[in-house]
Amino acid sequence: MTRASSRRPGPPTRTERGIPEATVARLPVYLRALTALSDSGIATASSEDLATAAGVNSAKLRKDLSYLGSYGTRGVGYDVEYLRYQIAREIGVTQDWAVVIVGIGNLGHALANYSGFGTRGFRIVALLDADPNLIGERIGDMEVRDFAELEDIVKADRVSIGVITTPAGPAQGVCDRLVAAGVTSILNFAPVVLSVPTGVDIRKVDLSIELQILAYHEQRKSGEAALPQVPELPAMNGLTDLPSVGGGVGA
Amino acid sequence: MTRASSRRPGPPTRTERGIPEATVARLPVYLRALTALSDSGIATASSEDLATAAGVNSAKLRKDLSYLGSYGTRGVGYDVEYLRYQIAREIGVTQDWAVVIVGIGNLGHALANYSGFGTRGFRIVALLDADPNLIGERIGDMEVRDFAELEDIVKADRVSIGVITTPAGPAQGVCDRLVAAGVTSILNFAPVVLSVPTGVDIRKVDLSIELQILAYHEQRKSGEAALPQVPELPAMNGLTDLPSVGGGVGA
DNA sequence: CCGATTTTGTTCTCACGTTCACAAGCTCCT
DNA sequence: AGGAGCTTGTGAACGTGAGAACAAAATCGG
Ligand SMILES: NC(=O)c1ccc[n+]([C@@H]2O[C@H](COP(=O)([O-])OP(=O)(O)OC[C@H]3O[C@@H](n4cnc5c(N)ncnc54)[C@H](O)[C@@H]3O)[C@@H](O)[C@H]2O)c1
Ligand SMILES: NC(=O)c1ccc[n+]([C@@H]2O[C@H](COP(=O)([O-])OP(=O)(O)OC[C@H]3O[C@@H](n4cnc5c(N)ncnc54)[C@H](O)[C@@H]3O)[C@@H](O)[C@H]2O)c1
Repeated sequence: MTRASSRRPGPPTRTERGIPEATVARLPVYLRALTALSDSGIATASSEDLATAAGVNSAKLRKDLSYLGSYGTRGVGYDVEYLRYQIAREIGVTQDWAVVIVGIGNLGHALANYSGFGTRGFRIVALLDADPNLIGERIGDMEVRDFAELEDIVKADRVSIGVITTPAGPAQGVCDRLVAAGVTSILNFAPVVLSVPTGVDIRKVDLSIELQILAYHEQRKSGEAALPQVPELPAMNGLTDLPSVGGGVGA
Repeated sequence: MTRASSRRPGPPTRTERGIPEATVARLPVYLRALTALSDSGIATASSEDLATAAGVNSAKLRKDLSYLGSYGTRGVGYDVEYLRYQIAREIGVTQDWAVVIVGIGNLGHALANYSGFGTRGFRIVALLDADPNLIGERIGDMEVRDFAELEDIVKADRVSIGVITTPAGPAQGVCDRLVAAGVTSILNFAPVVLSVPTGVDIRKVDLSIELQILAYHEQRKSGEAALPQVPELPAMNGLTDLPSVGGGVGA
């Protein structure tokens, strides 16, 4: 009743089944926690248990799960297997997605050798490189193939996800080729900003950036403790600011 | 500089020099963009130029930079070299941070071989592993050393950042050892939630999670287009917003 | 020297995300 | 059966972040 009257559906404006991006990013974490619990033979878990296993607080976890539906039982908790399936279904990893990796250097080799993707909803269908010396090399049960075969492979295997592990220079070109071939999701390790048409999703993993973020916080730690600078915290010395004219009401 | 005198009790109540976390995460991106511009011989850049190079919008970029101070010139733009130095200083990468990598398997090898860290403020001082077969192996100009030497190395080289590339099982144990040895920042690649005492920063890189996030959006794309399910998308008839998963900059 | 032009730095507003707090609902015990 | 004890699901308060818009500074042409 009150809803219909107001044209702006005030608070959430949530599209039907539209799950907030922040929640989407945590679902895989919950999925992993549930898998771990399941492997430990635990059949039921409370939001508190799950939250601990996933490293978040329980209110957030419950709210996140509530976007998927009501899969818990009050007074009891969540059935681990059931919830796991529901999350896997929501993410879309109940069946495998075909993935190509482009650029089989240091990082590409590591990814190709990694067994963890297969068990988490992904199937690497091709390792591609432009270097003739690499083509034909065997890695595990796969063989490095020519990047020129990209279009055929994408078409044949219905590949929708591409991983870019080439140097920064060729990355945009590789990206364009991937998109042109029909790939609509890209995971990029090269330290460049890729531009793609709307409708194509990009995620970037950048280790230098991660380290630099750590460095920022690290610097502040040592700065406060070690450097004999100004004590920082200019407060402490009496004035609680909150000043003069009665502006205090603000906000 | 009239800043210091008046505290606006209004909106942000930002601690002196406290930079929002979202901004901190973008500073390295700006730094990289500036380095690229500098390498191209460009001496001055407007916020629009910089924003394009960094893949963000210019208002956000300007606001981010304003937390560091007023380093631009109205009507002109930013001096590339000067701003680059200021950001590097703010992040704390004007001199190198010592880093150890623990677990020299597939991923550890790739990281050890990577030359990009040295130029971005980090110096890898040791490659550590527990496997006797690996110890002594040379990678580039470094040698894999016994994890047991950790404490000595941390002390000798004042290591504050540790990278964990061991399997999930040993990761928490390795983490505890790192923390006990004095490491206060950790970059974790193992698919587990590590727990650390307060004061220690953790960042996690999880490739499976990245792929699963892509899969979620991928599923919705094909779901909307292909699956003859419920019409879905009751919207389209008004709200144009919809965070548009599209061409967005993923991370 | 002044006004037109450019571009920054900042303010304001809205959207998104997090956390609290609690009613609703389930199980189990008496 | 009924109440005690848990735990979920969610409404509401709060905090943070994004983007539009604009006034304040700087340059440049006349
Ligand atoms: N290795 C790491 O630990 C690490 C860390 C952070 C970032 N990165 C980034 O990841 C990317 C890969 O790093 P790497 O160390 O594996 O580099 P690498 O040089 O070892 O491998 C790059 C591979 O890409 C191939 N390649 C080049 N151009 C290509 C093209 N046009 N089409 C197809 N293949 C092409 C090369 O033949 C090579 O095999 C780089 O952008 C690097 O900056 C790597
Ligand atoms: N390789 C990838 O592409 C990839 C992708 C995603 C996630 N990961 C994760 O990254 C981690 C490393 O992956 P990987 O493929 O390099 O594994 P790996 O098995 O090749 O290497 C692990 C290394 O850790 C060492 N190690 C084990 N226990 C140790 C201990 N207690 N102390 C010191 N060293 C120890 C092992 O000797 C081995 O050399 C894993 O947790 C994996 O799940 C890897």
